[in-house]
Amino acid sequence: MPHSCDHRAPSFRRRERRVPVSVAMMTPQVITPQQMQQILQHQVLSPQQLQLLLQQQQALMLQQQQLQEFYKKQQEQLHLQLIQQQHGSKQQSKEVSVQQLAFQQQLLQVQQLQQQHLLSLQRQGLLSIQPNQTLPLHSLTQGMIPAELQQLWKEVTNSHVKEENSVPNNGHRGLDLSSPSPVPLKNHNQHGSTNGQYVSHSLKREGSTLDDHSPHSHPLYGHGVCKWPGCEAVFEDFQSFLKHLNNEHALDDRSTAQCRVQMQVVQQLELQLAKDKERLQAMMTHLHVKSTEPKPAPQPLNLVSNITLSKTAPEASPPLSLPQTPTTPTAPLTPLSQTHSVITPTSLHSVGPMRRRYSDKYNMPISPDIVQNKEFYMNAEVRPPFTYASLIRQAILESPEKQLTLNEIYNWFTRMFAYFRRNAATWKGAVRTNLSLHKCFVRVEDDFGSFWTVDDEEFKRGRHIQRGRPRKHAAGESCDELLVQSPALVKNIHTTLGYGPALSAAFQASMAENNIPLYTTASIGSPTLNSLASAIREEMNGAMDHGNSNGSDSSPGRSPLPAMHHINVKEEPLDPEEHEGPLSLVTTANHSPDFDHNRDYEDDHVHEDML
DNA sequence: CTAGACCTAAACACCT
DNA sequence: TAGGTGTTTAGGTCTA
Repeated sequence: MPHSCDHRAPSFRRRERRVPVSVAMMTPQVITPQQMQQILQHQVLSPQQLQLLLQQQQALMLQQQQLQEFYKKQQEQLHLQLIQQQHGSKQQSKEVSVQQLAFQQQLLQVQQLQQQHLLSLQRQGLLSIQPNQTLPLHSLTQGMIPAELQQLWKEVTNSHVKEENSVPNNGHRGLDLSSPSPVPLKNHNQHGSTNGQYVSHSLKREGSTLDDHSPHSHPLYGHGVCKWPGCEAVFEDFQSFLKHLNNEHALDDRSTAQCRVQMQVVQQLELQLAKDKERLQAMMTHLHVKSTEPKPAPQPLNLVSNITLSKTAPEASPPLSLPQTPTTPTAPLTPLSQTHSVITPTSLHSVGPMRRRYSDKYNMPISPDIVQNKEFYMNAEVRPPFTYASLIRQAILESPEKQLTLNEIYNWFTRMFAYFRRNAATWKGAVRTNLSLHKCFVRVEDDFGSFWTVDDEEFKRGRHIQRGRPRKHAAGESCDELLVQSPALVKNIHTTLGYGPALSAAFQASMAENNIPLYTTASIGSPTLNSLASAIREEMNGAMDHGNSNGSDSSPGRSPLPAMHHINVKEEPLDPEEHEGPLSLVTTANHSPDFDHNRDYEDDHVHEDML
């Protein structure tokens, strides 16, 4: 199948290659220090560029550390504030929760950018780390850094080690890092490169051992594959790899060009990171100001017992405590698996199938999560951990009239999830398949086209259209024959039913979901969390959905008034079971003629934002 | 190990 | 005719 996307190998993705956090050791290097000097002098790779690269790497790490530090503090402050405000102003508390969420998202976004950066470096073989690892600073120095680069690095990071600056630096100074390196670096530069070899672990953190070095590890070698950009040659043993490295990736125009390309990649990432960093800074500043405002006297509160109490009385008004434990200060507000609820760089299932989705087996509402992480999903190409069915349902329920055309559903996907701005053919096909396959999606057809609604009761039942029945239109068979075989597949119902009495169970269920969304049978486990999520969702809907309130995928001009149209609904197969549930025929056809497919401008807008 | 849920691809029909 | 929409099936992965 000529399908180039990465959807085909989920297991492979999940079993992500684990590159050991080892460093390259004693790798024969074709570039001698003299050659390196030459390179620098001839500006093949200008020292400024290399320096910049190093600078960027270090800045990233510093930034991450600072962020984490600050985030920790901020969390504590916010947590305290929440507790204090809990018995004071509900509204305020919710507000803080929302701010906290937004802040979390921003932080996570920055972290993701950092991860991208590092992943990119790793992909290019310039870095040998686990992509989802919290990086110690010294791991950034594990790449192939010849002596000259090490010197530059030293200048950047080790300003306090003055006595070691004996190697000429070619005048490439002028680094202006606001923060000194938090990690003292052991300097091994003097013998870092001998006989065309180098010791890439020379900048390891002081006190670290060599235990994490495996004798045959190399940042450009992993799992028997050369990781030089665009190479991927396979080698059975390390020695042949080294040979290959020296022969194929020696210092030449191509290698330097590839290096330059990588630098550009890094710079682009840096630019993006800078933007988000700015936003984050503004948010942090804002929150910090708030946190210093006078607040009511602290009111110690046992959150755990609060949650426990709430569990016994789920119907009680939702307490606004954050269901956080000291060990998980960033615990998500979603009631589901803690490992997935908060998006962290380590929990990013950035690509892959929607396995372990929310809201499928237990029919959990996914709206809180979507809302919480809206910004994130909109900007990060991360596959949302929801099934297509859940997403489609969400799209439909978000629309004012709880109905969307297929194209509007598409648009919702692309607008809400950066992930769905790629591989359109794949996921659109999946959307159509799901619409057809799930009983909960009801197609309604009027004179002006068709649109989809959702029968929430059916959604909670989670049933699919029965499989294995004869195909509606098998090749070589006439439609008439097939209709005889499967008479209940599609049936046109021409009706002129009125508006009020025909309000379907599907719509009612949909509306009910909006009002009492979180106390479904599925929320038995943590009603408090659900309550909180509900509150958060309310808040977030108000605070963040402005841009989307009129951006619903339903047609702007669609009339809410009833219409007398021909209705064409998907009818359930003849199944005794079917009659136990609410009627799932949707007969309201309040679908105005001017629905259009002109909402793509929104997608374009999003695309601009993405870049 | 198995059943079921889910995802992806593809074939096909119908419609505009 | 091409493209969009809708239906159905096959086969794969993954989890309970």
